[in-house]
Amino acid sequence: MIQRGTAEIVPIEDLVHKLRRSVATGQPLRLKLGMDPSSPDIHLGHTVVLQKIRQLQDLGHICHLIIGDFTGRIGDPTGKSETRRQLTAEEVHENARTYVQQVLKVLHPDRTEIVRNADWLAPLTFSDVVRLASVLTVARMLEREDFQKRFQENRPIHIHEFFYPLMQAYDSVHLHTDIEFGGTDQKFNLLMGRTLQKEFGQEPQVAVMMPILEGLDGVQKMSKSLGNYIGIDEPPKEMWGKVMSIPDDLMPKYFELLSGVSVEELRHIQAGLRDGSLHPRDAKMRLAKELVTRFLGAEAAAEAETNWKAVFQQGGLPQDIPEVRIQPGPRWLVKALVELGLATSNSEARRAIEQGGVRVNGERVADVNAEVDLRDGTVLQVGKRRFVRCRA
RNA sequence: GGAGGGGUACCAAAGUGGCCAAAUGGGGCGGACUGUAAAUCCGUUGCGUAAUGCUUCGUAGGUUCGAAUCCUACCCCCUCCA
Repeated sequence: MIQRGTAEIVPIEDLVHKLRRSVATGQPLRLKLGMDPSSPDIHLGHTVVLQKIRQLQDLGHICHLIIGDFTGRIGDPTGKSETRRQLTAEEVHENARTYVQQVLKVLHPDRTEIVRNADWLAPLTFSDVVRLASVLTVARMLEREDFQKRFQENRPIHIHEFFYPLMQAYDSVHLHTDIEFGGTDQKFNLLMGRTLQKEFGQEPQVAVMMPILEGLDGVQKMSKSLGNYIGIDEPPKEMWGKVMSIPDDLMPKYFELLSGVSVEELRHIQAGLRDGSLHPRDAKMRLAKELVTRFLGAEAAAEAETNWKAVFQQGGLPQDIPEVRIQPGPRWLVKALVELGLATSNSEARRAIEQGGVRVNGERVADVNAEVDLRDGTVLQVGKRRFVRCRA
């Protein structure tokens, strides 16, 4: 059960040992998850790890959720986003608040302890840091894939980036962590925790790594900055729609990592997808229903489902179209689109019309010079999914 | 401290006096096909009721009939040597 859906557990024997001992002594294990407070929303990619932790919590173990308010100042080195904006204390605080609220939709509220690593990292003195750093060698640091890559390609690696894994590892020392969770991309950091804990005479933590969930594009990992994510706080219709737009190939993985269905059921679904007896679209609908229900409630799910079917299977209008107040009367269509926020500039509006993407009350209008008489209830549409209803 | 390379549109990357509002690829957007999937194809991607129009190529000046392209100063980034 614990292994289901995981990518790798290092080392598995230690995990077994820790679990056994916990059962014997009644002493819960100390789990740890660090989160980056740079953005306030969590998405399905995060929930993969969170759900795993939840399982352990349901067995009585406790989790420290670390708000990386100190490590966030550096940012986990990815090589990509080299310059990361420094967040102000207020921003971090604000992000953390919504973060926690969302995270607790998945984690067990009573067995989750929220901590901030600035509490123990900020007071460290330079000599403390030097002592920490002396444990490691540059060669060891360069084992890390992205460092190695950048080193070989002669791209810059900043010294302070080396401190990120170190700090994360020190979090484990400070919290006496038994098991740390993360994505497979966290492997180096998680193992660093073991190294440092040993250095401090502690029993090393177990690293549990979960697969990385690809986002809507089906290729890159789900992340806010790539804009390919499904947030757990999104409007039901949004969430439903996004699930439906996931590439088919990802369905087996999505079910495995996100769905709560039983193992037999999971196998059944995956087999169905493979041999074609289960239409990918139906699999997605099922997943969409499960996810929207879990995060937003059954009612929201039902509504989202009805809406989706109406709009996309029957090609109708969504039930609740955004409404915009207008001054009724005729005007140039191009201007109307801009006024209603369906285009950001006249040029863009003009293009949309020329390309046949604009409909007024369901009628396609392809004449750039067209006039529209906006009245209460007039519906304008650009593309397949952007609608606005006028309100006088 | 020394030497060299570079800053171009959302991103990457060409262009090195006029043919440049700026190749090409990615991304985005619109259309076709579909299942709001993928793949594919077509169109489009600064602004502008469009005009031999306006504003864009790190910043500020200058040369020129004319500059992303030449000159000067400044800012920023990277690499190598020490």
